[in-house]
Amino acid sequence: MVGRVLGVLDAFSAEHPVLTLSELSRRAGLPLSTTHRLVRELTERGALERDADGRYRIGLWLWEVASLAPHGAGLRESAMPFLEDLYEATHQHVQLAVLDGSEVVYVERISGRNAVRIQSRVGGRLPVHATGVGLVLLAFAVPEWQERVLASPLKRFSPRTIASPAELRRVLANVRRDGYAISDGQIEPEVLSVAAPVYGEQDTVVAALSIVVPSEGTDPRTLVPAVRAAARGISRALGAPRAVRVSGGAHWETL
Amino acid sequence: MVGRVLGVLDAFSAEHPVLTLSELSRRAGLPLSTTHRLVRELTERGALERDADGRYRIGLWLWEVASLAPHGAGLRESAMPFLEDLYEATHQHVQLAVLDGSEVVYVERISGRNAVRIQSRVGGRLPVHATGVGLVLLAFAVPEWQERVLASPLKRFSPRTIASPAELRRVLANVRRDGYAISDGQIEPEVLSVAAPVYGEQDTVVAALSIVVPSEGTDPRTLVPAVRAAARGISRALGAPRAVRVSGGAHWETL
DNA sequence: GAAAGGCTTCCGCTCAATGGAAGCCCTGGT
DNA sequence: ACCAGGGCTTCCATTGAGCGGAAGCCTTTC
Repeated sequence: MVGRVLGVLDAFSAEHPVLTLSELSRRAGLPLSTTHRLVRELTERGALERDADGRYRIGLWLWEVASLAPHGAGLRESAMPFLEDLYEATHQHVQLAVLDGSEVVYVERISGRNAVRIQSRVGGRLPVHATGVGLVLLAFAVPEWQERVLASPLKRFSPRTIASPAELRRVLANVRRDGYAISDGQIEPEVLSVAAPVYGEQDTVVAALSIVVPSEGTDPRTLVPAVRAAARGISRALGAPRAVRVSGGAHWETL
Repeated sequence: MVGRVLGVLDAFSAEHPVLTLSELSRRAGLPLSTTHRLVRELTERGALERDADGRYRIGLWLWEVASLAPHGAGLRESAMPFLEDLYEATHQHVQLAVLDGSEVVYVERISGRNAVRIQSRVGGRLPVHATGVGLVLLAFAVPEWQERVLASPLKRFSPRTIASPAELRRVLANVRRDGYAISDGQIEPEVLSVAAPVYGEQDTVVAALSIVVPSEGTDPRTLVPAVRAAARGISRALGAPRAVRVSGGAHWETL
């Protein structure tokens, strides 16, 4: 029964954010009358809303509840000022993502009007191996998880996508060594991102911060200090011991 | 049954974003074993997550689904660049809110590190009569709804809260005449906000944009043009005819 | 007008949800 | 060490709430 309720919610997607009752029934694989009953209750409660054409969409109440997710208010609230700083310095896409399975989920993004077009969407997912934030999150994930991803097929999006386990393994080692990742043309040929890890209270990597710019005419290394500084700032705001320690001055972190 | 699932979700709040099973059971008013069963299914699906201490919180999957709400991705995506502009100009709180019942719901906010402390929270609510965005949203709501709010008790938060229907009625008329609202010290004595309406495709007010600053040393009227311009920009991005029409030059809107 | 598709409502049936109870574990107090 | 209280986890007999086929209405298209 819970599964059916959640199945109805799962019928919505970025491609289909608004659906008729029949579409919901088909996408959720439920009989029409069952769907109707569920949808009516969900709508009465505000989890779904119905527009003037009788179509359904996700409702405000559900969004309010979901805003309580740790990846919502907590992380976002702490990160926002630093995302701002980074955005002001560059006026390019600045985004924050977390790891879920073998994908990253974008939890915040600041984009300028004239920034390069990118594939990510707040609330959306992309594979971990093909994105800057993904490389960072994977590099600092538990080794078992890294091996799991390395043992899975790596989907190719462009000629420059990291598609072999050996190459990915090498890149991950570089990320750990350097403390940042550069992803160039892995999905969109003209798009490059520089990403750095965000640490939480337990000094584990809980998110990744990246900036996304046009590949053309950009030396990614000029962006690294700013991205890392902003990521450090967020880590400190999240209470990460390693990020606080640096201000002591004597003990520089060894990577 | 749907009610029970949603009741569990509704047990979470900004004050209690993380709950034990027993707390959930109590807050949702359900027997422990029922709660346990529901919570387990919700957790398996990712709607809830369980931390290392065995406590539950809202999960990433639910947040992803909820990001599809029109108040999430759609409005936010269009509004973000304009919120950015306004933030860059002022480095004070910039926020976007929508109307729900007699309350506003904050759907986006950009805050600086040194900005004045405010009561609102993304995903949170405040009464419509005591906030700048609320005054705007109410002033342009359907008259029936305005009357409904005017006929309800107006809670007082500070000596300057609008607490009489006559005063609120006058303020709303001023908002409609001027095209913006100023709310000064209605909740927090030292906090002032300037808000302007955001129009959607049907040329109805679908959201309100505001900037929140310290009352001290601020002439709110100096902020009005910037707030209104940003709100106009968002309206245009949302496809509001009236916001596009202005660029024709000949037909200035009459308020 | 006919057909197709999209809803809305009804109702007999049944099985999955229910919740009390038992049991285990942990913590704090004496 | 023992006890009490609280927090979970699991079990299972019961039953009523959920189920879904069917009927009917409405809208659109040909």
